[in-house]
Amino acid sequence: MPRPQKRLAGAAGPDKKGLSVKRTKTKNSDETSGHKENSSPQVTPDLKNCGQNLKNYWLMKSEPESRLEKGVDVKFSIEDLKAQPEQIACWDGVRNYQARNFLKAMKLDDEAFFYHSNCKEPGIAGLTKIVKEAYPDHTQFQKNNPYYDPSSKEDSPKWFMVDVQFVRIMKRFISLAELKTYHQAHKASGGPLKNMALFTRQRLSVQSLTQEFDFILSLEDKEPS
DNA sequence: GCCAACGTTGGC
DNA sequence: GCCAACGTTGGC
Repeated sequence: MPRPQKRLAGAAGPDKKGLSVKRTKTKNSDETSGHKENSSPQVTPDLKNCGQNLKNYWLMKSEPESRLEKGVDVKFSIEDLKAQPEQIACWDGVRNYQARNFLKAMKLDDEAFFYHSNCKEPGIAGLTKIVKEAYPDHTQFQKNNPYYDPSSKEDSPKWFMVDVQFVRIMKRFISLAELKTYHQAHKASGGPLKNMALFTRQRLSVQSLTQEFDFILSLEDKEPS
């Protein structure tokens, strides 16, 4: 029943309405409202978020090349996100329980890599942030939507989505091949990518990152390996 | 387009 | 609750 009617690859389509824009009136360019605390992952022990909020980091897959699913093009690249109104889109179509649980765990301002999958050059293309926490994915109730799930009831939705906002394109594209090279090396050395879900849970379309995140950001300033 | 990996279904 | 059949993901 919850057969993955679509690719788990999030593919947040420019789905007609839907797209709640709301909050974050601040449009594009991250001026993330003047006060954001830790702009660097590093959080100096000085004030600010003394409380609750430590950011979480994620990786979300989407297909940047056209492909029809039940007659609907599921293409959704980082450029497509950037072109959305307010540069925000809802991440619909996730039909895998583990991925859904990660969506539900996402908090406002968490950051996520935008990963291009099922394409000529797979890899990390950009950075996004969560601007709306999990709410029911309306496409599960729409009969002719590729992600329709007849087993889900409106009064107890099975599938959820978040809204993500474009933050930036990566300074350079971080290819799957490069990440894999590090993953292999780190398995031996104990480095940060040794358990990266991209390789250990290869089909999971929404993944949680920890030490991988900063390491991958640091690759932007290095030569491609 | 092939096919390995792997999640889901459904008979028993 | 096991597990073979099946279907999808997604790299290559």
